Order: sequence, then structure tokens, then C-alpha cells
Amino acid sequence: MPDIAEAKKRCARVAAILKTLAHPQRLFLLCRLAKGEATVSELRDASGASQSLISQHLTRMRREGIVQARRDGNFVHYRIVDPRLSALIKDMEKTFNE
Amino acid sequence: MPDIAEAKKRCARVAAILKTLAHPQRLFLLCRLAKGEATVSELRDASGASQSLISQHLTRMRREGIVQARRDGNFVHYRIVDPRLSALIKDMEKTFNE
DNA sequence: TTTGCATATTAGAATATTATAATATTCAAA
DNA sequence: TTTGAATATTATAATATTCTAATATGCAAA
Repeated sequence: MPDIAEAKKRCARVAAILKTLAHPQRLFLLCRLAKGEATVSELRDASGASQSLISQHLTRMRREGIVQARRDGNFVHYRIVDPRLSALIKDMEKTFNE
Repeated sequence: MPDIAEAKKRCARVAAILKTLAHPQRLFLLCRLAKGEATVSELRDASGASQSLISQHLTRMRREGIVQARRDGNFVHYRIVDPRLSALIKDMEKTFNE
């Protein structure tokens, strides 16, 4: 049985991830990415947010290690790094649909 | 197949819930509550945070409909309202342990 | 080697969140 | 009916987040 200090550390780690998910636009981006890679343009078109804002969100998530970028000519493709996160997001979508 | 506007609304709803979970102390409280009811005192002792802060977090979650309170003499027992949320929290604990 | 498209960065004002301290309420037992 | 324990509320300073606008960078085709 784990220690309380240990449990708190885990909560802090998970809360940090959730903080990133806990934003309507970022969650929307991640829901899209949970289905597979997408370019910044695609994500911008789908979300309707400004290019700058999308890029800022993606940069933040890149820094946090949640997504990875892959350049292909002019376009940059993003994807979710940890498959467990993709699974969690899909699961949440299912759980909270109605 | 749902509309994009519809998807955005769902993201906003889910993000609002996640925003509440996305705080180390609140997540700790919820992890404890996911196992069953607990009083404010228990939660305070377990978390080590101040009485005022615990109460503020609980009041916030009560307002949001995430938890419910039940008074029993001097003590107030809290519990998570939606079993789907309990399940999600347990699931996240499992997912992110290691 | 310039032009244009795709993406990234930066700065800053507006707003939201957090924790602490102080005070108020609610209830039970003496 | 006062006292004390358990919980709630309020105000506020400190900090963090968000968005917009402006500018910069990377790349490819002409």
C-alpha cells in the first residue's frame, strides 16, 4: 500500500497533465489528435481559433511532452506521444457523451 | 456523426470538469472520495492542507455539482455525485501509476 | 533569390486562480 | 445557554492563464 506522500506526488503529476487537458480548445485539439496525426492547418480549420493561438497551445503541449511535431515541407504534423493518453481521451469522450 | 459545434460544446463541458480535477489538492481529495464518503476532518488530515482551503475546494466542487455534502452532527460527510466520475478517477489512477 | 504560404514567437493587457488570514456559522455536550 | 469543536465564508495579495496583435522564421516554387 503506497504512502500518502507518494499519493500526493502522483496527484501532482496527474494534475499537471489534466491542467493541460482542462481547456476547451486544447481538449478539442487533443480529441482530434487522439484519432491520429494532424497538421496545424487542419487543427486550425477544425477548431476555428487563430493560427497564433493554436500554435501557442501546440507549443505548450510539445514542451510538456504531450505531443510531438514532425515537419513535412511547409506543414507540421502533430501527434500525441503517449498512447495511454490517447486512450484516456477517447475513454472520456465515451464516458461523457450524454 | 456529430457536428463540429456539438463536439466543441462537449469539449467545453468536459474541460470544465477537468479544470476542477486539475489541481493537486482537489485531485487528492477526489481520489480519496472515489473510495467512498469522507468527512472534512478526514480529508484535512489526509491532505495536510488548512481547514479553510479544504473547505473552499469542497465548496467549489459542491457548487459545480461534483460532490454532495451530508451533515451528521458536527461533521459533514462528502461524496462524489456521479459514479462515472469515480470510475474515471480510479481509471486515471490505474493508468498513470508508473 | 525573391515571393508567398505555413508555422512559431513575443509582448502585453485582461482576467482567473490560488493561498492565507480573519471571521462567521452550526451543532452538541456540559 | 454557554462553550468548544467542526465547518464555512469573506477579503485580499500574489500569481498564473488567456487572448490578441505584431513580428519572425522555415520552406518551396517561381
